[in-house]
Amino acid sequence: MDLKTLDSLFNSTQKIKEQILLPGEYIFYQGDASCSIFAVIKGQICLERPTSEGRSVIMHTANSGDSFAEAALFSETYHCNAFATISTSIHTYPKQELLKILRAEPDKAEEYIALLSSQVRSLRSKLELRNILSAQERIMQYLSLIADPVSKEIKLTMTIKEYANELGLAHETLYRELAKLQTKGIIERTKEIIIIK
Amino acid sequence: MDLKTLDSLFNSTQKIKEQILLPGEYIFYQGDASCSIFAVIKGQICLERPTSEGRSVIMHTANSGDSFAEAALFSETYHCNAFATISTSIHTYPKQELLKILRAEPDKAEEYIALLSSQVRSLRSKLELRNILSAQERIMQYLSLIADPVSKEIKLTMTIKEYANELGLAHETLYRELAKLQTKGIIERTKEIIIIK
DNA sequence: CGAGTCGTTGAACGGAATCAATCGTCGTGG
DNA sequence: CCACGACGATTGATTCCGTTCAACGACTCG
Repeated sequence: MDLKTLDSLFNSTQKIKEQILLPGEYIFYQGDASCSIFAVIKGQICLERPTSEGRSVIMHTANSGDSFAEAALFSETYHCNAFATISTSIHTYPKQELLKILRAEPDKAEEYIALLSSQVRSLRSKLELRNILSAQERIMQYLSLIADPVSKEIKLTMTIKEYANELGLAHETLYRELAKLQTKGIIERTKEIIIIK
Repeated sequence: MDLKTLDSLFNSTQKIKEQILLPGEYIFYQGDASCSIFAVIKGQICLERPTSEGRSVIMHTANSGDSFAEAALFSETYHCNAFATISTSIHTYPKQELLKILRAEPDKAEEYIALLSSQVRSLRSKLELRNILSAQERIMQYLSLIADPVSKEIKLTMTIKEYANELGLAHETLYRELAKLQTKGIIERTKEIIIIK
């Protein structure tokens, strides 16, 4: 969704470039002139900020569908390093081009604002989820959140490990708690679907 | 910073209204026609989404300086309930007015995009912090992040309890770990400042 | 002066991470 | 076509550390 919308801001796909990255390969470093913003097609990109003490802080881990380095739009340089953790393909959106579009076409700007707003909302709710200590509670809240309001069904679009990562839990914990919820009769599971009862 | 920037989108402060809320008082309910977006001046607003099973999921807790319900700009109705947890004052920005401004003035739209981008980045890094299990590691990363790059100083602008909340730790844990870091000689503390050595 | 809250430390408990092992599946290459 | 390796899914046992409960001094505000 992210992706589609960033793409859709460009009237021609000419300006969007695709790039393949090997594991460990860097896209840019802190201080480099910022010329593009990006989105992950497939794979994983890690953004790290080197600190003055020599360590580095992970700022963001972008997976398939996520955009990253949007802040580059309003900065002359990148503020962190970006590298692929695994074999990864990304889309590259030229910053100047995007700025031009946003300035010239109010409806595109509005579209982008809508995209960013929805990202903000989604991030806030993910953060709020993390405030729930109990694994079982957190999982239930998450399921309630993503379930279809009517059918109360959840299509498992990711692997359980990926869900565990999103929830901030060890995947073993997620397996266990799902099993518990199941025996309690609170949820039903098949390979592809969870239903909240 | 949030606040200032949302305010600054309006050419006249005429359209911005201030509102005082008592603890437990609701601002809007899910399904209400959305006519405004908001920011907290002082106090705390809680956004909850009622789920079909009757429980409710906290979507966001907005504290002083935070804006909320921005997604209302692009929706006819609110998607959650909002209420004050404590005595709270908020700013109210009329949605139609804001949309008009964003459409008519590209530089205002750009300003808003910049604001949202920085929120996205900040939220992502907060989320990433929560992936660090060890309290001490998480605290150090956080300190490195907000420290002045040159002086390595951190001015304590919030109470320790508020920092603990931001970090997703019990405040007792934060006290303890700060004490440990101090005896280890990794940080220095006074009442108002922490220095990373 | 008393209520409330922050800052701080102690002790104990509980639950999630971690390590480990097994099984099934999928893709790959010989 | 099968053997092999990689990885996801799953369950068991153990450890550890952050939460929780508790108590106390200091400070502020009404």
